[in-house]
Amino acid sequence: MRTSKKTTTKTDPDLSRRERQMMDILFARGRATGQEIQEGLPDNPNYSSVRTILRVLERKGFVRHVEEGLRYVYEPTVAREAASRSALQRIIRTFFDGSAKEAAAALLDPSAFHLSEEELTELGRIVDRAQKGKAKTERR
Amino acid sequence: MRTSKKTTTKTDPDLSRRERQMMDILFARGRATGQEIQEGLPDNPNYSSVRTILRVLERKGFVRHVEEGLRYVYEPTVAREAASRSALQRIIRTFFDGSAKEAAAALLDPSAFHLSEEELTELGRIVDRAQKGKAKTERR
DNA sequence: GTACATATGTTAATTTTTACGCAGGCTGCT
DNA sequence: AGCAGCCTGCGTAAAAATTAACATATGTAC
Repeated sequence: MRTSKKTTTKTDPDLSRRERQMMDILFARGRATGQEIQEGLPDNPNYSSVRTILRVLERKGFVRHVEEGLRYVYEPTVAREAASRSALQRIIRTFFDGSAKEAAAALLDPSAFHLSEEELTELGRIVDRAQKGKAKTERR
Repeated sequence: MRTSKKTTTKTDPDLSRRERQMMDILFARGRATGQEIQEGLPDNPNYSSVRTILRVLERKGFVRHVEEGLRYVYEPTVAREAASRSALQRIIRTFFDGSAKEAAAALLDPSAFHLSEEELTELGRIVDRAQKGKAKTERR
């Protein structure tokens, strides 16, 4: 029996397949109507089905809706950034032995992901900045 | 419309909740016995349940087993690296508007992930190297 | 050899997820 | 007013996932 109460942490990705797909769409778009979500889903589910699951997600506290004109516009209850952190954290744990650095290195692999020269330059700057901050912390 | 037969690409995360949890454990550990997987799972599922799903995953082609002594040891059929790439890709799409650079930058945020000075130095080197490679490519 | 512990495979039952039809409400148009 | 078009909520049913009971095989210790 699943822990009876389970205070779902809102960033917890312990969702069913469809629920996860729908959350992904919501995070990717920020907010979306039922129809938009439906269009983004694979296997062309019926609109009713989408609505059902939206209601489930809402009951579980993962999304909220705002009435906008005639219809509801849905959005995640958790900030995209927080969700992304927790998603990255999971990937770090699963694929990179807990090392954020290895994960970052993977993203820098040119054979896997595209980074323009400008982007690389900027990342270089970010690394420098992080190092400076680190040094400062170390020093005190 | 997703092709009706769905030739699952082996890195496709279109798995049920338990299947996904189990794959995560397998990727994190590299290989594991049914018992080890069971122990890693939330909600203490019955061992039989674990085995059932392992067989499902095997039939679907996501894992294979090797008989080792008495028991089976399972491992993903896809290299961890390939799987990590596809997981990162999904995160990039979902949370970072398709920008690998933004994802990398998120990993470099000291308030979110810990990176030692050494790690930062190494990442700096990796960035430099990527830039060099880029320049070379550009030039030809 | 017998009993025990540990594995696996099969199968069936339960629970969860997903799907969808239908009713009702609101809007805008004729 | 009456109708068409959308939208939401609800109830039910189908499908999928999950669980677990049971049967069987094999190695180990006594």
